[in-house]
Amino acid sequence: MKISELAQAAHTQSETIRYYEREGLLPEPARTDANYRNYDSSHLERLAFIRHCRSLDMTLSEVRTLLHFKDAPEENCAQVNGLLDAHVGHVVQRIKELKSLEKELRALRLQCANSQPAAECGILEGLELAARQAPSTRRGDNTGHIHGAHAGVGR
Amino acid sequence: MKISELAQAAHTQSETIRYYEREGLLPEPARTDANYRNYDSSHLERLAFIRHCRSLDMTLSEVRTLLHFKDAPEENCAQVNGLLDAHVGHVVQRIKELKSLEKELRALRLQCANSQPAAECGILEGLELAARQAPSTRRGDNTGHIHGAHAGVGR
DNA sequence: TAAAAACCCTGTAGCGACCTTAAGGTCAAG
DNA sequence: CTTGACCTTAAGGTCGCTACAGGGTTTTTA
Repeated sequence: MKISELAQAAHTQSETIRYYEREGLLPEPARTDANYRNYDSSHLERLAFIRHCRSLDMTLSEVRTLLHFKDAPEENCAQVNGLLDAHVGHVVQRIKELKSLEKELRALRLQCANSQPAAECGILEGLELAARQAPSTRRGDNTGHIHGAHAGVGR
Repeated sequence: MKISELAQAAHTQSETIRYYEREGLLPEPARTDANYRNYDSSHLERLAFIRHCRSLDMTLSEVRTLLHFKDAPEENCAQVNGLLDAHVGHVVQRIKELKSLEKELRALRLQCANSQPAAECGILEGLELAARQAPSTRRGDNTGHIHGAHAGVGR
């Protein structure tokens, strides 16, 4: 199958597939006479695996590690266990942060009932006040690799 | 005060301050004879505001909007209310996603007790299986701008 | 007083995971 | 035989910074 067919089957864009190939996550497929990429079911399987891992918010580097063990079934899989444990940790941590965030945002939202001159907007006042007080203690951000609050894996 | 003093006062890096200036979020400060940036307390206030908004996981574009209303106090602030509502929505949505993610990851983790050949690793098996079944339905990702699972604002 | 260390400047490139665009080659249908 | 839908590579853009490189200035120390 050609790239757009694979793309459709895996709910991915063709550009992303080429990107994974460049990154060494997908093996280079055979080519047709016209130099078109020619995929088979093994590519679909591997791509689905990658996309599923990505939907679990793993980084490509984490996915790379998992693929390595798929490619080397005789190796000990302890690292896979560790990777998952760490990843769950990141997710749990991020949930905690977002919950505290939600609380603060909701409190802020209550400070302005409706439309009025910005000078009296309770939200803007509240933000100013909080900025003055808090030394911006949130998100020390060292190892945990779970991103902000904005969407990730795309389409 | 010079840039490193402002940086220290706002728990920000000097490079980030210069970046905000380039982006038009911070006004250009006066310069000394030696062409050093020379800040005053109004810059600190504005920078603290920005950093606080960022710690609430707002994008710079959202912050820009809020700053606009701070600069135009006579305008109606309805858009500020809307922005906050949308942002809370993003955060709530992201928490939901991460919780379902956590559940799936924990279930996956239980499938492999410990170290063994990767060929028999329940985690890798589970991932393959899930990839085969699910059409990767997670994360439709249109407007919601809350990022993956990996850390954000960072210091 | 001079040298060394610590700061400042501008400009550019890099991160991750793609997405978009440009400029061209190939192929099936009308 | 032309149109339009696909394919190719290569380069540049996104976001929010961070990290140089290669210079100038200021402060500290010997």
